[in-house]
Amino acid sequence: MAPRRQYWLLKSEPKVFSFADLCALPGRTTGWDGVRNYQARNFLRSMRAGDLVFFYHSNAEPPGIAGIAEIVLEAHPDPTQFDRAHEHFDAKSKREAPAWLMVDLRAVEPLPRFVALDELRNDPELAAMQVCQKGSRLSVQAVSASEWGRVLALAKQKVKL
DNA sequence: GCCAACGTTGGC
DNA sequence: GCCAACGTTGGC
Repeated sequence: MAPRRQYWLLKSEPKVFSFADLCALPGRTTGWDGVRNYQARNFLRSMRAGDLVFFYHSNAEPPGIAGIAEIVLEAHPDPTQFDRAHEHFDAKSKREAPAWLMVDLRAVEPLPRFVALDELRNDPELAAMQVCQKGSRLSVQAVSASEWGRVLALAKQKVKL
């Protein structure tokens, strides 16, 4: 039996790399390198091809979910950890036991409309969603199937006035 | 730009 | 193994 599709949330600062930037790349695909947090790394390791991802804009005005992407290549070593000249170089990581992983992901489509963090937080059904919690800094988060569906439902609604 | 939250580092 | 100091994230 095929494993159930999983859902995730990835953060990116749109001034650095936005969902539109991903859509503009050849193949709408990029390698998600630079993750240097163990909990986030473990989530990357759990990702499977075909899993879907909310592309979240952090450090933005407003912060929120911009689009949907799909995992196209499962976890593999992040080459930037071995690149002495790279800002994410990690002298402690060994080639025979890479500490850091990356996945490749492809843009699927933007949400019908941007859903701001403020709106996520105001929705009682999303009270437990990790990104809604105060001080939620993790850049790779798991999203439940019900949270996924609820965010999509919000994105299909008009903004409440 | 401020600062709360929280992960990491390192002295002991 | 504790925990203070420090660095980073990210909302505001």
